[in-house]
Formats: sequence, C-alpha cells, structure tokens
Amino acid sequence: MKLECATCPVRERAACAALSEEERAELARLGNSRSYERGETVFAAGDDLDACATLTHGLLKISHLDADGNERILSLVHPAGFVGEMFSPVANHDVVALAESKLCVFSRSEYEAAIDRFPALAKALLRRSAEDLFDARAQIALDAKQSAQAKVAHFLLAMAKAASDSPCHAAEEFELPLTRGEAGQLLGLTIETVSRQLGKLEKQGVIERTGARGIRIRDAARLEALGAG
Amino acid sequence: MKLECATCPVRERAACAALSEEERAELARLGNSRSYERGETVFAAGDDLDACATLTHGLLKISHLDADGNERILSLVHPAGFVGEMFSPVANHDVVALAESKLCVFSRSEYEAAIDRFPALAKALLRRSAEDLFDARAQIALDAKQSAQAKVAHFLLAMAKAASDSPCHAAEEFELPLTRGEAGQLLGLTIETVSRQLGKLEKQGVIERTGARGIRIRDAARLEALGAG
DNA sequence: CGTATGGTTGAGGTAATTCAACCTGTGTGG
DNA sequence: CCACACAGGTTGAATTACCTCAACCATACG
Repeated sequence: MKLECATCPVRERAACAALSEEERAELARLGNSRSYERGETVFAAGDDLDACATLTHGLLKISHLDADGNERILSLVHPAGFVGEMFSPVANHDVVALAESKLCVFSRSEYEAAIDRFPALAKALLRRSAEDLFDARAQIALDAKQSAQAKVAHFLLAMAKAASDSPCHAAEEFELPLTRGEAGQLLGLTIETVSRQLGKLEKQGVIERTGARGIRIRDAARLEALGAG
Repeated sequence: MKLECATCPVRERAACAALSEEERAELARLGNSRSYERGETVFAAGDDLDACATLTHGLLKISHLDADGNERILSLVHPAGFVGEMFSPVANHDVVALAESKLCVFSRSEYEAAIDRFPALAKALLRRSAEDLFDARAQIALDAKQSAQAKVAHFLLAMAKAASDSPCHAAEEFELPLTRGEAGQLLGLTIETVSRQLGKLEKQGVIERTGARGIRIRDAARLEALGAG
C-alpha cells in the first residue's frame, strides 16, 4: 500500500522528518505501508534481510532465542522507531508485533541508495541509532544489580510513559501491551516473579490492577523511587 | 599532538577508514592525539560534551553511577571504537581508561561539520553505531537469565578474543585488563562471585590462573559451552 | 461444554549475595 | 630496612531473593 505521509502520526519524529518535502515525497515512492497483527513476525532471525522499516503505529519487540530455547526481549520498538539492520546480510534478531502495528517498509538497497542521495537521512538515522544505543544501555544498567521490585517498577513507569500521548508526561491509567511472560522476558524475571511483584506493589498501594492488564498508578513518586533503587 | 594516521594501528578499521586519502588528511588536521593513564577519566557524566574521539590503543570503559552509588560498566571500548555522544548536550556516561590508552580527539562541532562534508564518514559512523548497538544487545541477552558461571565464561572468551591480534582467533594466554571488581560491575555480579567462579573453572581444569590477572585457557571448547548455556 | 492461554498463589530449593576474616603484593615513611 | 597501610584477591558461613514445581482460577473461544 502506498504511503500517506501527510497523515502519518510520526512524520515529525521519524528519521524521514529530517528530509525536505520533495525529498520525503521521493522516499515515500519507494516505501509501502504494511500492517501486522499481534504475534505476527516482521523479520525472523536468520532471514535474508532485504528490507527495513519505520514503525508508525503499534509496538514491536526485538527478541533473541538462545541456545536453550529461552527467549529474551532485547528491546521494544515504539512508533517512529526504525528496524532493520543495514550492515548485516542476515537478521540477527526476531522482530515481532506485540500489538496491531503499521510499518513503512522499504527495500534495503533502495533505502541505502536514499541514504547516499540524502545526507540528512544518514544523519537522522545516526541520531536514531544513538538513541537506540542509549536505550539499550539503560536496559543494561537496569539489569545490573537491581531487585525484581525495581525492575518491575521501572517497567511500569516506562510503559506508562509510552502509553501517554505527550512524550514527557506519563499516563496514570493504561493497559499493559505485554503478557506477564513477555514482561518477564524483557526484565529477565520469571512470570511468577512479575506477578508477585505486581501483587506486592498493589498491596503497598502504589498501583491498582484492573483486569489482567490494566494498571492505574496511585503513587507515581513512590513508584519512581522504587524504580531508581 | 598532531595525528599520525600513517602509523595508526586502526587506520583500516576505524570510522575514518571510509575516507579517501585526501579526506582523511583533512580530517586529521582537525584532530589531536591524547594519551590517558589507567584510571584517567576521558569524559565525565554531566560534562558539557564538546569532544568526540576514536580509540587507537588501549581499553576504555563506559560506565554509569546509579542513584545508590553503585557503578555499572555499560560497555568496554576496544581500539577503533568511537566515543562521544553527537546528539546530547551533556555526557550521559563516564568514560574511563582501563589501560594506558591513546585517542584521536576531535572537537564535536568540527567533527559534525566533517560528517556533513564527507557523507562516507556519516555512513561509517552509522555502521559503528550499529555494531555498538549489537554489542549492547548481546550484553542484554547475556544478562538475561544466565548463571554466574555462564557470565564469567563468556567474559573470559570475550577478553581472550580482544587480547588476540587476529580478530577471529582467541588468545590462549593473556592478562585480564580488569580487576575482579570491574569484571563484577560488567557482569552484574559481586567481586566474590567472580572470584569463586574463576576458582571453580580452574578446579574443573577449564582455565589456569597465573598470578592475580593472568589467564590461560586449557579447554576452549568447554569454556565456549559454558558461556553459551 | 471442553480446551487453551494467561494469570495468581503456595511450598520448597538453590544460587548468588552479604558479611566477615584473611592473604598477598606494593608501596610509603619512619 | 622494617613497619605499616592499602588495594586487590580469596575463602567461609549465613542469609535471602528469586526460581522451580505445582496446583488452581479466570477468561476466551471453537
């Protein structure tokens, strides 16, 4: 499906935002819009990787299956995020939709040509990449030594921020887009530990659970303190 | 001190390798070579970041001090690595020399101008950044759920590879450039656990310890197996 | 209905942490 | 030259936070 940049919700934030109107129009001619259901695989590890994409709606996970068959979520991809490895012949990780998602998909060779043609695009991708690197390192810092409580608290805050429309403010009430199992894979915890920590946070009056996935934050300051520790 | 690209050991692998001879010469005029002793800080978190650099000799760590004063090593930087955040006004992390090190230092504004002038440089940085991101995610995967044994085994293999001259082959005998404490910060383990795991590996005949830091690998295959699990 | 998926809760085991003592080599100053 | 302090390292004992195993509940769906 042809791209419709005019109504794209990430037109100000995605890599292509660095381009002029004419340049963007040219790039748009190369791309197609594709939708994915929750659970659908966008790229599978080991695949020939001849495409890359910008996420416009939804949520993706980048995950890795280790030798024992355990899955670890390496990163979540939010709208305006870029996926696809430009410098590897095959995909290193799985990319799967966690929610109904829409992507602008480009052929890798054409996108690479576009990078050469539009220096601003290269710089914008460099910026995105730096952000991804920063996020990945934040995840490492979190993994470091923190208690399960801190990990879960931090996770809730991150999801609250992502659920909010405004980038600076966190949503007070929202639905988790991840199952307990997925949250566990993201945080390096078991399903049971995630569930217990949520229960503990609720008992402490920091959050309230509504249904299986609903979260309402009652004491954001407390949650923040737990997430930092 | 003026740069001497002709004798630079990373001239084939660093970002500047993507440039033509003339372009490289022009870039070289903008940079200075600086040396750092073990323990010296290259960039401190919170500093105005008006410089960036390529590591030519030695080893750096990128680390982060959390709210409780615990330090976590987010990444090691090996020769040909690039440090300095191009898109953040202040440094997010500390960068400290772990061994006697030499860097090509550039003013950030001048380097940024060079990126605009030389598209190949932007692309080379993008590639480096992608590699860093991949490494960071490998670290996340490692952190995931693995046992202390697996972490230490993996760490030893990584250090063996880094200690070797050839990129594909691992050194059989080498000196660890990190203290037990630093290794612990890198792996998310305590000093004692690192020490005990090394002792265990030695008792199993997988490695041999010579002095405080010397490591000889006796059974690389076994070490690899432990590092994967 | 019956099955499947996701979630919660409990009991018990274990690996890593914490706390603490001790060892070794290296420097520094009297 | 010895005494001492200090940083890095090892080792042991006790604790604990998380994992494992297992049962059970809720909701959705064919």
